[in-house]
Amino acid sequence: MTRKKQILQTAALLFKERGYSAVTMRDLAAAMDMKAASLYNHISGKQEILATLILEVAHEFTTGMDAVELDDKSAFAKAEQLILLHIKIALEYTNALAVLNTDWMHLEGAAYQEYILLRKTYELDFKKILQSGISTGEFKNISVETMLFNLLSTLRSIYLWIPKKSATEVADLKKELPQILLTGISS
Amino acid sequence: MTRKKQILQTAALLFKERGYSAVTMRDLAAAMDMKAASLYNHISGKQEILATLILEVAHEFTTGMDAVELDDKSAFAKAEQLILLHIKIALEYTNALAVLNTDWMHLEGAAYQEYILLRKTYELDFKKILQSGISTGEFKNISVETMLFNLLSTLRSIYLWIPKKSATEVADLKKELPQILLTGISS
DNA sequence: GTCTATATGTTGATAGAC
DNA sequence: GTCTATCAACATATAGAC
Repeated sequence: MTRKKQILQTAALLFKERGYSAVTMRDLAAAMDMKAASLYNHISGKQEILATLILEVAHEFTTGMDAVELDDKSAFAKAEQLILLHIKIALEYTNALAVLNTDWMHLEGAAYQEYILLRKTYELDFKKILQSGISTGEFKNISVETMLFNLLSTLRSIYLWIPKKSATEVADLKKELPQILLTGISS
Repeated sequence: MTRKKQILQTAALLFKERGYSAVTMRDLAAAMDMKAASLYNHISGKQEILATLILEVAHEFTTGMDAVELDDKSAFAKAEQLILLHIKIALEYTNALAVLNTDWMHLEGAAYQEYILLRKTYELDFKKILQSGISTGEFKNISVETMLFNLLSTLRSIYLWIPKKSATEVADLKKELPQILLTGISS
């Protein structure tokens, strides 16, 4: 792994735990066993770290959504696939996903604009799938907004849950979460 | 309203938008149309603001949970009451609730310890209710952990949704959210 | 209760030696 | 690629005049 990737990974962990603003370049350097000045040989500044971490994960979501949309499946199956996409990204990019969720508002300039656009597009695509499920009668006739709010609230929190759990429990989550989110908890 | 309460309210708004660490005492003073030094005639420091905001909301949750536990109702009805409790607190303490959710880890000393204890107790009480619902057959036999994770993920996000919505939409949420969370979105 | 002035430490980032 | 030394700006907080 390149030194730059190591820095990004360490930054993701620290940002996740204390938040972007509370982590200093000195903190990051110390965690890497080096001096703050040396970081600048690998990255242009603190903002570049934040933007790199967040936009990489954001693009993973977009790529995943594109794949789901291409599949010719029912709305229910598509929703299921999206739930699994969130779990997969939470497993693969746990820390960077936490940063995306909690520190996106500290992005500046073009990176901020890009993130906002990616998020808006993703949510719009998700809503279309839910709406088509209501039309086909697969889903209840509840406000699409409320439905998406509930789904995304849970999906966006998965990263908090994942690191505390064993592989078996993660397997349970993959099986139970689509069930809970789509068919509820009542008998 | 006392000057102190005005400061707390303004701080809650700023902390919600940019996070505790990114908001300076100068920012807060400017938003209050005063100088930073003057703030210290009303509060002992930045930490006191954070602790006051978070612990007040945390105690609201504890009080609400105590009331729900006293009621002699079904687990389903209790879960429904808790969902409404979260909506009520999100409406009444929108900004302070956001601060609790995103900046609790910046609490220091005794306030930190107190918050952690309150949260742990609340989650334990919530789990007991879910467990009793599984025992009575009201809820599916799914992992209580996963069930609570899903419920709290959504309930903890309500504050993000509330400020964007009209009174009618909030009324919809009160009606639809218990339904979605407890009985799912599938037909 | 608010101000100006200031103490004391920390911030992101750069220059230049090795 | 990493270091030491440093800068200019900004942080929380206090002292004391009005």
